Amino acid sequence: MVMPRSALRPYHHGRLRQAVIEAAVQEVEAAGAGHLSMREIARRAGVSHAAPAYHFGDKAGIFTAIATEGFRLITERIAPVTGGPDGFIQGGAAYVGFAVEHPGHFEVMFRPDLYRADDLDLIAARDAAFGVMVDSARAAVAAGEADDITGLVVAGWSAAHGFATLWLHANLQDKLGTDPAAFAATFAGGLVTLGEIARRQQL
Amino acid sequence: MVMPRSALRPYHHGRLRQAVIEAAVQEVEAAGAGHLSMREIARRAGVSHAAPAYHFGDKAGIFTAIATEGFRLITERIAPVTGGPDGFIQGGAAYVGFAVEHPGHFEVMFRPDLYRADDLDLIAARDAAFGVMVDSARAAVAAGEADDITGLVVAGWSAAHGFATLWLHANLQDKLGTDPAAFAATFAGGLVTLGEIARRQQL
DNA sequence: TGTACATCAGTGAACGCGCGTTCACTGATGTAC
DNA sequence: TGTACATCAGTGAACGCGCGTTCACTGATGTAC
Repeated sequence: MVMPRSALRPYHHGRLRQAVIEAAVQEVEAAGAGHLSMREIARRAGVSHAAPAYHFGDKAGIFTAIATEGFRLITERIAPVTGGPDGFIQGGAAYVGFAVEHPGHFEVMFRPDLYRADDLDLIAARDAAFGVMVDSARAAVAAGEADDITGLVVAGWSAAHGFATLWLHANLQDKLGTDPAAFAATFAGGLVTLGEIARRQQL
Repeated sequence: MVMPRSALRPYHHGRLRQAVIEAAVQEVEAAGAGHLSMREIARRAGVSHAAPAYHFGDKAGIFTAIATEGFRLITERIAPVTGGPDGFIQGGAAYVGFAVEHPGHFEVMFRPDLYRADDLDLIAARDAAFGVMVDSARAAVAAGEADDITGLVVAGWSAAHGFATLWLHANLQDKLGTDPAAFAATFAGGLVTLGEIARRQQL
């Protein structure tokens, strides 16, 4: 597996597959998933326009690879912080952090119309990520019932996912400050208030 | 403003502008915002392919019209239910209801890269919708401080927006039941638990 | 170690297609007198 | 009420372009003997 470093581009790229994925992610971040074209990806990756098709078949193949990589990355990001007693909250913060730092992956992951949702690797990666969330919620409610766990997973996931997408798409940056710590406190306070309102409502 | 009802299509459509918007929304719901083409919209609307360009200039013009209409519709939907003491929760439910019933509008509204974000009508419609949310949050916290209101708006908006997008894009239907009332209770319980966890965290 | 051959990775020219845009035109409506 | 003309709403043919796909090919690597 020698990697030639000559001035001339070697005929065999060596890691073309990964280069295509990276170029596609950059392209999604720059122009959105809708404007993605195989030729533009190839141009950005510096390879012939037929190369992406050789490795991935078509656009859905590239999106499938991006989504799979995204679910693996978010699992790696979240799993380590869900250990402690405040693991569920930390996991939510890590979820948002991933979305902000990998907006291209994040956008593709939640647009299943773009990729092959029946791909086995993709399903395994997605289920693993989901499993981390459920385990963390289970630890947080401890002696709770199954219904509580489902509710907490969906509520927590919704809050984290909603904040991430609003931050990325709704110009939330203009309305909120740029200090993450200060904002996290405000957001946590809002969750407390929201919980109180929901409990009042339930009675 | 007579509307001719002859068997032959009249040369003047009469409401072509609205027909184009409706066709575009249907197309977004069927194929996603990324695959939208002016010719396909025209085909679906049953008009010549040059007609949409005549009224809207380009694709961004159509998306701008859809987003503006969407912000007006969601305001009409939410405003009436935010009056009572449980107005903020009802508003959130209405928000989700709008997203599920108008997925095409909803998708476009939160993809500002697709439309002209500096359009005056659009900004007015968006700000009006945002104003309803803020007023509702202010009423919910009653004697609270400005910081509380911001936190509650962002937390509540995130929860509603996140759930709506996950429902539309993450195959949440498979994991949760189809009974809205039963699920609303589970979700509300999750919000209560999440609030308790967040408060514990804050101490 | 050398040689022959199969396989793999990537190229680049060629194709047909749907797209957005332009433009001269047509059919209908509104308005001035 | 009638007529002439301007304006508006919408058409359809034509254009050039970038796209995805195909395919014969090339350069490099791996393997059998």
